[in-house]
Amino acid sequence: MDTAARIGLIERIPLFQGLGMPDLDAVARAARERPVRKGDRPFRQGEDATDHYVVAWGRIRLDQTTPDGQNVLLRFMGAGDLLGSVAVFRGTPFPATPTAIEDCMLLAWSAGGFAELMQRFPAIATNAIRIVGGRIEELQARLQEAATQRVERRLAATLLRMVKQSGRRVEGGVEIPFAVSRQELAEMTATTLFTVSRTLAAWEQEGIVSGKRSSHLVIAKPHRLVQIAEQA
Amino acid sequence: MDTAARIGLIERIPLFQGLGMPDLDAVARAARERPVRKGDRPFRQGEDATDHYVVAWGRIRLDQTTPDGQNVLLRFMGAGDLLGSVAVFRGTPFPATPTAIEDCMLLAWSAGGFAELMQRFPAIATNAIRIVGGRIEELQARLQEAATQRVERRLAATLLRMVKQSGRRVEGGVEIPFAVSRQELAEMTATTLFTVSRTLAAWEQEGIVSGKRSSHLVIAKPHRLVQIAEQA
DNA sequence: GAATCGATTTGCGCTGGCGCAAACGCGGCG
DNA sequence: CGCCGCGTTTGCGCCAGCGCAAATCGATTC
Repeated sequence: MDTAARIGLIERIPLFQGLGMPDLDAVARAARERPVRKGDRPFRQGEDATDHYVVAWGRIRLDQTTPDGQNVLLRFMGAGDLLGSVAVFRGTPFPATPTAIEDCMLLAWSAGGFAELMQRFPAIATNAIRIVGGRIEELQARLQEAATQRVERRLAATLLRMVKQSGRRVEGGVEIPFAVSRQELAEMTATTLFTVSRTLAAWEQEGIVSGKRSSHLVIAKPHRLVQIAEQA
Repeated sequence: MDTAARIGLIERIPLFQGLGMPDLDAVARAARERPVRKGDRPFRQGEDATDHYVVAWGRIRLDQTTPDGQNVLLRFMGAGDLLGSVAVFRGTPFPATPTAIEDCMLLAWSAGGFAELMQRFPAIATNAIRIVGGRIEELQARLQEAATQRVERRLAATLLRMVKQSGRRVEGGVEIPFAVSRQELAEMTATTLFTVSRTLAAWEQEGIVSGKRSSHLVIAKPHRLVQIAEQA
C-alpha cells in the first residue's frame, strides 16, 4: 500500500476527520501496516498496549474473557474503527482480545508517534474523545438492557445495533454482512445460545428475520424488531 | 470562592493534571460556579449538553432511566469527577441525570470556552481520554458481570468498586462514606432490592459487612468479598 | 413518647430462561 | 456418494431470583 492509498483510507477514518491534506500525509507516513489473517489475533487481552490501531479493511470481533473462561463479545469492528487506543492512553494492558473474522488490514501507530501526531493536530484528540464517548453510550445502553430487560428485547436491540453499525440494504430487508453464530449472538446479548436459537426460530415463524445456518442474517421487518426492542 | 481557592481545587482534578500554574489560573478564571443543593439535579437526561462540569465537592449519583421508568444507577461521583463532557463533545443530549446526594459545588465551563482551553493546553485532551477510558473499562467490567455472573458475585463486585472509588478506612474495616439504600445497590447491581436485602443479611450473619439502615456501610472483611467476587 | 412515614426484612409462590442431552441438518471432504 | 463434524434445534427438568404482600424496624416530627 503506497502513501496515496493510505491517505485514501485515512481520510475516511473518523479519528482523522477535519485534517487537511498535508496533515493526512504526515499521519499516513507515520503509520505501519499490519495485515491480519482471518482467525488471527493482532494482540491479546492482558498484553501491554504499545500501539494504536485502526481497521483499514476487514472485520474484527472484540472479546473479553473472564478469568473462569466465560466470554463476552463486546463488539464487531470494521473499516475505520479504533482499536486499543484507550489502553494505550491509560497505560493499562489491553482489556480485550480482537480476532479477525475476515482477512484484515490494520494501520498501527506507536504510542509515541501517535502522541506526536496528536500534539501537532489537536483535532485528533477531540475526535478520539468523540469516538470513545460513543462507545460509552453504547456500553451504557447495553448495561441498561442487560440489567432491566428480558432476553427477547435485548436480542432485538443487539440485532438493531448490528444493523446500524454494519447493515446493508438487500432485497427483502437489511442484511448483516457477515456470518454470526447463535453462540456469538448469545455472547453479545448476555444469554445462552439455546435461548437465542429459540427466539430466532420464533421470529422466523413470524417472518421477521431469515437466513439459516452460517449464511448472513437478513432482517425482513426491522420495524417489528424496533417494536419488540421498545415494547414496555 | 476566589480564584486562588478555585486553583486549589482545580490543581487536584485529574482532568487538569500536568498543567502549570499560569495554565491553572486560566482554567480557573474560565470556570463558572454552580452550587447544587442536596436532592437537586444540575441537569436532566435528554437535555442539550452545553456545559462541561467537574465536581468540586459533594457527592452525586448518576442515573439512567429507561423510557418505561426503569432505572440504572450508573455511578456515584465525588470531588474531581467529570460530568457531562462526553455528551458535550459528541453534541448529543445528556444520556443520564445527576442528582446531588449532598450539597455540592460544581465548576462549569461552556462548550466553547472549554474547547479553547483544550486548544491552548493539549494535556487536557489526553487527560480527558484517560478518564473516559477508565469509565469504559468500568462499564465493560459491569457488563461482563451482569452478563455472566450471579447476583451474589455482582453485588460483591459492586461493593468493592465503591470501596475502591470512595472507601475510607475506619476501625473494624472500610467504610462507604455515604448512605446507600438497598434499592440503590439493586440498581447498581442489576437486581432487586429484595435480593440485595437477603444477600446483605446473609453477609451480616457471617460478619462480612455491617451497618444497618441508613447508616454507612462498613465492610469488615474485604478479603471475603474479594473471594466471593472471584469465586469460579 | 406517640404517631407517622419510608426503608427494610421476610415468607411464599411462580416462572423465565438456563443447563444438559439428544437429535438433527448442512456443508465439506475423501 | 456417503461419511464426518460442527452448528443448531428441540425436549425436558429445574432453580435462582423476581414479584408481591405483610410485618418490622428506625428515624423524624410534633
